[in-house]
Amino acid sequence: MVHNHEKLLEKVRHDLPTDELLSDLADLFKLFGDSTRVKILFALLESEMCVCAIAELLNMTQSAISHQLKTLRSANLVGNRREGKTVIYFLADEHVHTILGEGFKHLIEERKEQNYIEED
Amino acid sequence: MVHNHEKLLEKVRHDLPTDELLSDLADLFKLFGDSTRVKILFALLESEMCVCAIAELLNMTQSAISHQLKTLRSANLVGNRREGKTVIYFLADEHVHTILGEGFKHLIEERKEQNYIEED
DNA sequence: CACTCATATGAATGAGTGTACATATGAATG
DNA sequence: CATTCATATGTACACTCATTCATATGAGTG
Repeated sequence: MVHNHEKLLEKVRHDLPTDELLSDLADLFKLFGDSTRVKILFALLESEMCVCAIAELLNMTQSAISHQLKTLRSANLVGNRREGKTVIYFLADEHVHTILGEGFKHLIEERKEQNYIEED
Repeated sequence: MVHNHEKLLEKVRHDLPTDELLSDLADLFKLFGDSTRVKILFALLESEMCVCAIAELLNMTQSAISHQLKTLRSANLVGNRREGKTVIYFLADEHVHTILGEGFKHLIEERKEQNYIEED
């Protein structure tokens, strides 16, 4: 169909990671694509915390937080340990910090640029 | 409710970015949380391309690609220019490269660790 | 200016998912 | 061992969103 891009596509196809890897990458970013989960991760960046502390911090149901922690845990982004009746959650991966940081930097710098435009 | 974390929460609340910023951050990552969009971005990382080339590369409808490009464009992650009848899309932001790269690194290193575990 | 090619867009559909509610598990306490 | 506190989990519902289909726009071409 359409016009010819075989030469270009051949090259790009060659250098492109597999579909499976790219899908897994999307699934990874999907974890960061929810405001509740991002807030949880940022909170844990400051300090490890028990479930009810996170719930109180975010002003959300314990159930909602617990479900999200389960999601984050099955992706190995957070870990937990029991201490008596409470369960303490913490960041399990130093990459979380880097990934969040890069996204954050992007946002900040984008806003700077927008301000420059507005000021012109 | 529950047990007391006021001292901890006070500290964490103080250092935490605003809800608005964290929500925007989640929205940013949401863009990377779809395999079609990730594939498009990776493709554009290799070379700028017209819409139908991307569609052919991903073996998807032109319409689907066009819709996703619109999404990426309104987030300023890609830009485009007309050349006659075709429209060429390209990455508009160097951060895209970094963010994708960090996610990629995480995946790769996670797989290395899993292999070590399996080999033990 | 009819026709074709490349892209964009609007509406509809279907799949995925975040949250609330109810309830279960599990640990301490007396 | 009954009770309470902290957390986990199953289900249902509402909502978001990616894709498809049909159609519109827009640029070349003869």
